[in-house]
Amino acid sequence: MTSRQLAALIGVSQSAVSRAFTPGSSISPAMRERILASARELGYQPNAIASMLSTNRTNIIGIVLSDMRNPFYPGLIERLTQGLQRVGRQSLLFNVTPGANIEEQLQAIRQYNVDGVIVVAATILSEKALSWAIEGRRSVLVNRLSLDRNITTVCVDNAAGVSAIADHFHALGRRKVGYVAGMTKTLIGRERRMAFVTRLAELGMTLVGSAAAGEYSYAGGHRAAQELLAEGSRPDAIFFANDILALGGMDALRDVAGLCVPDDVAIAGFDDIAMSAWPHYELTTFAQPVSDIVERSVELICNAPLGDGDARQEILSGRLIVRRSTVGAGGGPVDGDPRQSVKVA
Amino acid sequence: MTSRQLAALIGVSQSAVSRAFTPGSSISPAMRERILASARELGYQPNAIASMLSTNRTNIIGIVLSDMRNPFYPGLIERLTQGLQRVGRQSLLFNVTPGANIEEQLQAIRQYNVDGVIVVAATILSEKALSWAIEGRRSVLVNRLSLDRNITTVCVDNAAGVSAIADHFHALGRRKVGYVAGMTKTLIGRERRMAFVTRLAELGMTLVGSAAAGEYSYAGGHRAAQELLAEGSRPDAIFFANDILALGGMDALRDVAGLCVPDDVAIAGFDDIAMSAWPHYELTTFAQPVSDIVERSVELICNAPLGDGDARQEILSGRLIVRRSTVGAGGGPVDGDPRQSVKVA
DNA sequence: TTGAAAGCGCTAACAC
DNA sequence: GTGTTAGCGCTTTCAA
Repeated sequence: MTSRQLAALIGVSQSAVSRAFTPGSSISPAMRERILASARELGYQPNAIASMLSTNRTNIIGIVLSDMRNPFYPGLIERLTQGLQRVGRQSLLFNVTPGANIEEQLQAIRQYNVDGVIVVAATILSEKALSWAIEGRRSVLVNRLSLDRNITTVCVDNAAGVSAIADHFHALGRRKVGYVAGMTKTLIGRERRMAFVTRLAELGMTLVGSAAAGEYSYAGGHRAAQELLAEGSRPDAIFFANDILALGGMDALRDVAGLCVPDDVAIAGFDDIAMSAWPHYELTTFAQPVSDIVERSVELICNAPLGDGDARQEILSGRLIVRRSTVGAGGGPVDGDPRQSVKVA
Repeated sequence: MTSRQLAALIGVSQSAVSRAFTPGSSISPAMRERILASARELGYQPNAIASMLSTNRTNIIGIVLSDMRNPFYPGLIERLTQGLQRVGRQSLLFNVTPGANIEEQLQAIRQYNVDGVIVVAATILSEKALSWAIEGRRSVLVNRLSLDRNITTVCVDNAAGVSAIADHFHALGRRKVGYVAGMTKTLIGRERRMAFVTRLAELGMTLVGSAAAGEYSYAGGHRAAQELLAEGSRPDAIFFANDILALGGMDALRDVAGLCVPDDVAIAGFDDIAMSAWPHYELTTFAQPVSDIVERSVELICNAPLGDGDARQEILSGRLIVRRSTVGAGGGPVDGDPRQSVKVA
């Protein structure tokens, strides 16, 4: 049923029907109520496609993502789409895969004329492909940085996070520290490493070894942890660039190297994914402020000014979650409750 | 830039431009090439919205899902959207949450006039809300059954899967079996339980205890496993309705009950999520044929006939993956390789 | 406040 | 094979 048909049935003009469904339009309450009532009764709903064509707005936000296998992302995506739904937006999903032609995959962003693009693809996507895809529309990079200050980003405070981990290692008396990176070429990868190393130096601790997994995966962490030990270094604490790496690494250190966590080596990660709280791991980690990330991203993608030079780089506070992978059972700063949480600005 | 503008620039009619972008349309190769070349040069791309309005086709598939937290789903969703992208379709995501008004959330399916709906929401969504949302368009339920034979479903062979688990337990000499259900009210939940119990009976094994987690989660499995033991039953094998339950259950059996897996109790799950292969778990499970599920779903959502009575219920074969949670290290039917895989029709 | 009318950018039926 | 024309179902002027 179209607005014209409904209008004919109840004897008003087609534009009256349109107005009834347009908040703030110039229509009398009585007219609106009458139209909405008949619409409900007859099952009329405005056709969003036609409305898009007229208004040049789609209420659709494109979500570009690359690695659903990192367990941190599904939860984020879920809450992001729910957040968008709450403000009347729909989510069009773009999974960019390494193999295929990425520009081709992103064509649809332009053809479908999405109102905005939220990019959660930490990896893969080049700045060039990205800026082509989002040209002329609102965009927010989540957990990804850009050298282009005209691009809006929403990101946890990486520097504060890794510093909190370094401080925590220090407070535990650990001095010989290892670092396992994920992807070393991304800006975030570099930022985390840089800030961590800097803080270690400030604290007078030594970086005795490091390795790069090349990808954020359990298998990558498993591999990299062994590489780190194979170098001959014997760290008493290892920081992994994210949780899924840390879980793989922890298993390798225990099962392959026969080390005891945290007695021989303390382990920490970054993100706070669900599995990090599982009893076999009890991973100390720096939790991403997912709610804040979602809230800010939704706000910015809907309301940010479109002009150049108005981009913002938002840095959100995370939280250190201390668990047994660094403090063990009963000992250290934690006793009754194995968990402790410290907000980091 | 619009097709009319492009047409004016190169001195052809607007419909020629449209034809150039329409495969199989009646246009000379020369004309098409000329138009496509100028389009490329001038950066013209057809406006998908306008095309939707004319053709009444959107090339958008709605994906309805509810529990992204079960690690089985992110991977499925990822491959599903990629499969759809490959055939030129886009994925509009609908996250249905327990709290909110579901019909309201699904309105957009109708307003945006999606070509089809793939429902991966094992839970929550009532048959009524569902049939309202998908009324008049193609739909495929993935891993969800329906009593309505007019609805197309794509599902792993649950009966064969749980039977394979029962057979496996039997072959290992286990006779006192426990069962942990997820949601007991869903059709799949019932089917798995029913088929499992039936097969146990055929094999002369006893169901010594069962429990229901109420949700498919690690915490649910952890809780339910303890409930099962609290009943006083002492099973020598437990089948969990899916992997994430099994992982939680396994940790509870080891850490809380102090049992040894698989010596005291063998554990099996269903799905084969990534974590089931992790060394701490090495969970025996029945693997879902994700590639087949994706392939069939994409095919059906694009090409299935629309008429009533043409719905199909496709049952796909899974595969039993035997790991140490049932056969232990070195012993049993598996020695060198801790894995063994058996295709089940 | 309401109705009439002109598009939004495309597709498709129709004439040539 | 190509151009002309009439919509697709809305939104948004413009008059009344």
